Amino acid sequence: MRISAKADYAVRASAELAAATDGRPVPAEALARAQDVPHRFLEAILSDLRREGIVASRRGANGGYVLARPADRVTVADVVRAVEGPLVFVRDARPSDLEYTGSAASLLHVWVALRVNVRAVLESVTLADLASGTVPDVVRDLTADDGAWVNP
Amino acid sequence: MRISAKADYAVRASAELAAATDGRPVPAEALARAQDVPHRFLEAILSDLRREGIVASRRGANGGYVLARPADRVTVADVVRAVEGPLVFVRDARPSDLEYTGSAASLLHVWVALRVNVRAVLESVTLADLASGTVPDVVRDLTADDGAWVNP
DNA sequence: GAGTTATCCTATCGTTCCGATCGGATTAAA
DNA sequence: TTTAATCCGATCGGAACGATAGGATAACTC
Repeated sequence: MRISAKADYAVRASAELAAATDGRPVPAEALARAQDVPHRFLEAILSDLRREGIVASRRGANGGYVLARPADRVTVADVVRAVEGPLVFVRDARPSDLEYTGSAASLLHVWVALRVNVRAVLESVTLADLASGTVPDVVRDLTADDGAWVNP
Repeated sequence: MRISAKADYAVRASAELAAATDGRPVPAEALARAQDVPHRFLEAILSDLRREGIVASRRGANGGYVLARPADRVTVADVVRAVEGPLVFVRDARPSDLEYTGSAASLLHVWVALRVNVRAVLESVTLADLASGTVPDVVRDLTADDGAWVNP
């Protein structure tokens, strides 16, 4: 269950955009420097985000990127989906499309529950949250316990 | 966030093993047929599971595989970790090892919360649960809502 | 219009992972 | 000795991943 570099970069760049208060477009290179991401690579990612309606772009001098929607209306899940596709999938199929037999029958419930819990986190956090440096209560509560920060 | 075929197969084969009540080892081929998985591929997977201490094996006639621990002491998370590594990782690093700056600072909390929620599901389900066709309350509750079963 | 600043598009590249298969060595029971 | 299994290492085609490059296009400034 990995979050790709692409998704990570995409969220970070979007957060940076959300933090740019004045309405002026931010060039890809400025975002790349702010988040220390290869700027050619980031450009490709921003292209995806534009195609998916997360950001809007303006070309030429004084050009760059802007969020296509208000920052509090774009969730981390939106951004991840834009570059990675469905949040959770098993063997390239969505959980709901799987069929299990025999002793694995209830495994389907497990994957569906997993997706619910993933959504609960990623859909609760907006780019406005990230830009303001705060996190919603759900996230705060989940990370409150020390065990949350410990590796396996 | 994908669950690989390998992990899916691994969990299904383990569940099948948990369902084999008599203590006799089950040959890889029987597991493969029961769960409709390429049996040469499954053999490689079972090899991983053995190295990770999830299953034990016996060679020769009447050989096959057995769970190394009681079925109610092996979780789905254990099996997934055995074949895929850490449950959640971002850009090949564990969340706790990441560093974020600027507007992405609180993104770390998001990934950690994500991992907590993933663990909450996968560590709650044991192979005994799967074998008996039941799911723990956590999973039942999460999948109770209709929205859980709907795609994006 | 010339120069400059950007996005945009397409192509490529090397590496790794993924899903899967094969041949043969080894072990154990009948 | 035969038969039934695991075990080990190699290989394979294809896809994905992370990243880079060249040039076309657009828009603003002077």
